[in-house]
Amino acid sequence: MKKKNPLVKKRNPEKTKARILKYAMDCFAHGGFHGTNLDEIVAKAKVNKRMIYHYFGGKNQLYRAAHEEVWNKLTEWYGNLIQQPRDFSSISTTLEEYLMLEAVKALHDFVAMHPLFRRLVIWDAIEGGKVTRSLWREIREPLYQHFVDFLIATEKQGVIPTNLRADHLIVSIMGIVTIYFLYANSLFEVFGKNPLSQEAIAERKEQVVYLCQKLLMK
Amino acid sequence: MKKKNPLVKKRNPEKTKARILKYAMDCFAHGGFHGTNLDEIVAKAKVNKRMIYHYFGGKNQLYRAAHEEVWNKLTEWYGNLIQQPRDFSSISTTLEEYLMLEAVKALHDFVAMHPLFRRLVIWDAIEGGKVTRSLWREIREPLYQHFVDFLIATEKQGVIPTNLRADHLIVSIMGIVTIYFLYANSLFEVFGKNPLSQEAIAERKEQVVYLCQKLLMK
DNA sequence: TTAAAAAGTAACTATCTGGTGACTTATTTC
DNA sequence: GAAATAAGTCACCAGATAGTTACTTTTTAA
Repeated sequence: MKKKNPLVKKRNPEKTKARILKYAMDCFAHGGFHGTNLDEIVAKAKVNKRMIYHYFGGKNQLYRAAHEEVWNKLTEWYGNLIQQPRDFSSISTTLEEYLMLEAVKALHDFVAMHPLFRRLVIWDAIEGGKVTRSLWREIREPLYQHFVDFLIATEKQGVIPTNLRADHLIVSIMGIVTIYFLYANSLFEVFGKNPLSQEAIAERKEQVVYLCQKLLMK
Repeated sequence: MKKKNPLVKKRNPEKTKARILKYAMDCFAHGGFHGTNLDEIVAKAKVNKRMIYHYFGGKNQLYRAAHEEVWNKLTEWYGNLIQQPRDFSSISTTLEEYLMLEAVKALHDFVAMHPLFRRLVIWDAIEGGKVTRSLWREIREPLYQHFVDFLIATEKQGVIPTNLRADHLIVSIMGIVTIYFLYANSLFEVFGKNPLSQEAIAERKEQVVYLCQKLLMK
């Protein structure tokens, strides 16, 4: 049996790597790629800077890993949504419109509950979209396409008003949902209260659903 | 009469200052505050770095000056819009709805034609909103309030559907208009063509107007 | 048990970058 | 035309920062 030396530091590669990634996400979400320095991550994660290169290869790859993480979360989120049992007997609208609004609600909830996602996506968009573009095929494209396919299918059944293109509608819904959080800091003075409080977010959700209902009207 | 020495460098304070500001706007719009270094601006504007401190005081003040510039452009834009002569005899909707849609069109056009505006605003939002918040009172607040007042006034006349709050509507319209340009890089693959081409932007405008008409429906 | 691989540390380097002091040159003012 | 002021130049600093080299220690596999 090995003698346990209390001074010996236990090693835990997975946890170390996970800890780096966690704080990297925090930092990158806060300051973007250029606004984050590795020393900051290192200090928070309590690891040696060399470990970033050991586990990820460098700042670029670590940044990419952070993005993969949040996009995977969204994929999971929608996966769970689809598998959720539903009672269709009580809905008053068409099935398609009902599902459409459910998807909008789920998007709002996800965005509301995942500040890291919001910020990382915006950061990448404004910093050139390199990471998102390279992730498109593997993560974003299927998600988006799934949504588009659904809408195009329902379009034939008359859910989407004529003259309205499904791709533009989706982009617009994304805009309605995300804009609120993007400008949350500035909107403080407009709405007169903290736009990120539970009540304010719930209120926003109501308005968003109401707006999207309108968009789907004939 | 003074003898003209061809080696003597002519001085032109206004032009020098304007040149610094111009390239500063380019650089800040491209890389944000942290992603821009003064040497870059200096190289493009062909001035000595010391001049930035001479004319503006430092990086922070230069950044703020860039923001003031683009917000002033928007104020001018809406000022011109209001003063434009209009023929109200041929409109088929209510005056309020007509004006509302004109305001949306003007917003879309402005955003489409001012990439520096779009990017600077987003940069500030993501980098903490410091500059925008401090500009709010003097530039943004009047603009926004003007818009809100107009909508609240029309709300009483039944233009805005009940249950829909004017402030949320405006934020949502901003979202619909701006999201397209924010994600233009990523949307390339979705729309199958350059989202920033003249045709694509015109097409988008049509869709946006159509969407906003829907939002205003009872 | 031992040798190889993986995990972790410390100190360092090359470079960049916002900002400054001391200076020269043109323009304005009196 | 002389003094004062504004415009512009040059060389430099202090601190930060991504990335590296060379090393030690723990874990794993044979």
